Amino acid sequence: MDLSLMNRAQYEAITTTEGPVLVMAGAGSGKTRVLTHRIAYLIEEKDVPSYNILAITFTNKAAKEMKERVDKLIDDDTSKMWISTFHAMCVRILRRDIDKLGYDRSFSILDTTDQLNVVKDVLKSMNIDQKQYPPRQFLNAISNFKNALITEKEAKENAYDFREKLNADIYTSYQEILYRNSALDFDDLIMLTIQLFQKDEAILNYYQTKFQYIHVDEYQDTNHAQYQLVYMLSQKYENICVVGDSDQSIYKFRGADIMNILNFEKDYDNVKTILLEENYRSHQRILDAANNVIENNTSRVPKNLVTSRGKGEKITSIVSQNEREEGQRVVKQIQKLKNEGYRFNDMAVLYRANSQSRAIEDALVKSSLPYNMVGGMKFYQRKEIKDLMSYMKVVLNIHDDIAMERIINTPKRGIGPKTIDTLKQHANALNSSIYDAIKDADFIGLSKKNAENLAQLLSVLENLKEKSKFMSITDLVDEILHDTGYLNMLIRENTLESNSRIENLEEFKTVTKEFDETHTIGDELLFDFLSDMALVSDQDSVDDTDAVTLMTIHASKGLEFKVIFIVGLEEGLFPSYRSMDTEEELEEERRLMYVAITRAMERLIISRATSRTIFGRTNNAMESQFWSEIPADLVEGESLISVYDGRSSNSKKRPRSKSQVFTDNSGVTFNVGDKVTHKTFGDGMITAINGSGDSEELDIVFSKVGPKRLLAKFAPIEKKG
DNA sequence: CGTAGCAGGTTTTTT
DNA sequence: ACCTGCTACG
Repeated sequence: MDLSLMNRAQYEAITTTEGPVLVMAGAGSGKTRVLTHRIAYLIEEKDVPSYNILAITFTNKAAKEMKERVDKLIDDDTSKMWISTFHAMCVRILRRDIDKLGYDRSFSILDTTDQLNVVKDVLKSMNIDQKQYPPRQFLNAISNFKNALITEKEAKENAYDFREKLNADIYTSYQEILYRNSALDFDDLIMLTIQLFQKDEAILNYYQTKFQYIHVDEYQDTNHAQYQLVYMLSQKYENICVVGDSDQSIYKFRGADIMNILNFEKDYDNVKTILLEENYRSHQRILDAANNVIENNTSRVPKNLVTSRGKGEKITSIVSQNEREEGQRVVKQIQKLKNEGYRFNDMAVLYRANSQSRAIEDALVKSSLPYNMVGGMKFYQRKEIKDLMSYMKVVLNIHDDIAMERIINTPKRGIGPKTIDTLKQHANALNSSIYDAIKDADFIGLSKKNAENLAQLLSVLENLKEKSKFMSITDLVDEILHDTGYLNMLIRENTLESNSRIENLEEFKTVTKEFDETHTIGDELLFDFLSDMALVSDQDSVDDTDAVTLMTIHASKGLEFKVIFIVGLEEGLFPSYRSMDTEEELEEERRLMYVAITRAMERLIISRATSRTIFGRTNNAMESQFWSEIPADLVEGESLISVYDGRSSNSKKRPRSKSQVFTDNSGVTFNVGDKVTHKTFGDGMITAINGSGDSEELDIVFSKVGPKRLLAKFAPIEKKG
């Protein structure tokens, strides 16, 4: 195995295979390369069976990539090696033994929407006003409990005030419902695995013995439960290698504990710590920007990235009047870079919140540029996909009431809320499921018509269950859509919307086909498919068409692009106003900025608008503090060619008024004393305001040309800082 | 029971 | 501006 191209630190990290190793890997320092070579080194040079190796990543995408890269490095069979996400690993462990905790081995996995519905049900049964107590908050509380490995009982014991008691009560009821349905949420996957290990030492011992060499990627993003899980697994051999970068910790909001990486040296004995500081990704100017920004964080271990790649181009800055113009100017810049020889594939537009994507998308569509959006309105969250998957869930586990409730009246079977309520109450009383309640239909006073409809549904479902054992997922999808009348419902509707739903269901079959190609028909098939689906995110869908990538900064972690656009660099948006209360939260935002900058290899474009519409309200937007943390001598402002040059293909559709050709300040509030910049007059200050609305006039004294009176709405001026 | 039309909240990030 | 959930009517 050839390690001659590694630097000294990388070589150390790869060959120090015994004992705990902490690799502090700066952005772009080749950490994936180190991990893959280390695994290959274990197998090829140390003759470790691949069966004894575990590598945990944070996303499916990272797991897949790691698997592929290891496969390329060695000839051995790697199929026995576990390279997976925390959640996928836990599903695999629980699938074997979760019955020891009283759950069905065909458990289902809830997504956030399902979870929210359960909480809402609980609130309803407790007569709690959902306006006063938003269900989301309870969901967060439950997630926090689970991430901290606090059981319902412990939560109750430690509840002192009313709210804590309420949280604990709702947690308890929520967990009862999940248990009864053999349903697990994401956090349960981790917590129950730990409970399983605690309950049954033989099982823990089995995995401790199996996983002699453990690797954890992105260790700075682990929460307490994940930390505990890794700790338990590593106790027998203590060959554990964690890789991470505390400067890239951006998941505190969902329980990630940066102390896990900072305390690693205390938590394990004889830790060998290796620092990877040489950056192989970015040009020096980009790194300078990143270093200067992150230096403003006080609670961090000082670290400076250096690169041997060239100085590179200056960072380009774009300042626009509003988000629409921002979109157009980003597109202009994309076209320019395309002409310079970059491919669309080389470029990504990053933003803080998904809602920002729309303006960028609009501009891309208008210019007919190809783009790929990750996240946002997710494919798997679309109604028709969720309905279909709910049918599949019920076929797998007929007692899954959460899925059952979703499909019991879709397509319409005349089963309204009242009937469902009756069924649920009956199920509750008997501590059983809706399915069992339907079987008792004659007892519980359902109308004859209802009972008939329900019996009909059950026979369809039971029939599908039998069929499911002998067919591929794709065939099962066809059967479900046909037998349940779902497809017919959409065909009969025959609206634009229903047709697009049919298309989406067709699209879904490309996913099932891909799955079918790699799996054999049998009892496990449906379970495997559904748990796969629950754990994949849309980011995992790889698209190799040449297109610009649009995504949130969070989604971009671990990726790199030659050209990176960071848009919406405005105070309140990025950093988010919700994160500006405490220094701690602000520092996490700054790490997010650091992650964004360090995705760029060659070119970085930063962009902001001076006014932005959120919730249909237009507000002034000040320059982000992160923008000003980038040294000015690294930055070059884009030359201000008007982008409203009328050549845009859609301009016919809605002829622009004069105000839009130049400037539209409507929505911007000016005050006496505001400092402004005029396109031609330069800097000045507002000394008086006359009139209001569209006829509002501003008296401005310019330092170069003296006093002027301008119409507020159309004046090409911008407020400063 | 089903639907249309309105009111109110919503936007941080995700396995 | 958009989505969800509620209400009033058919």
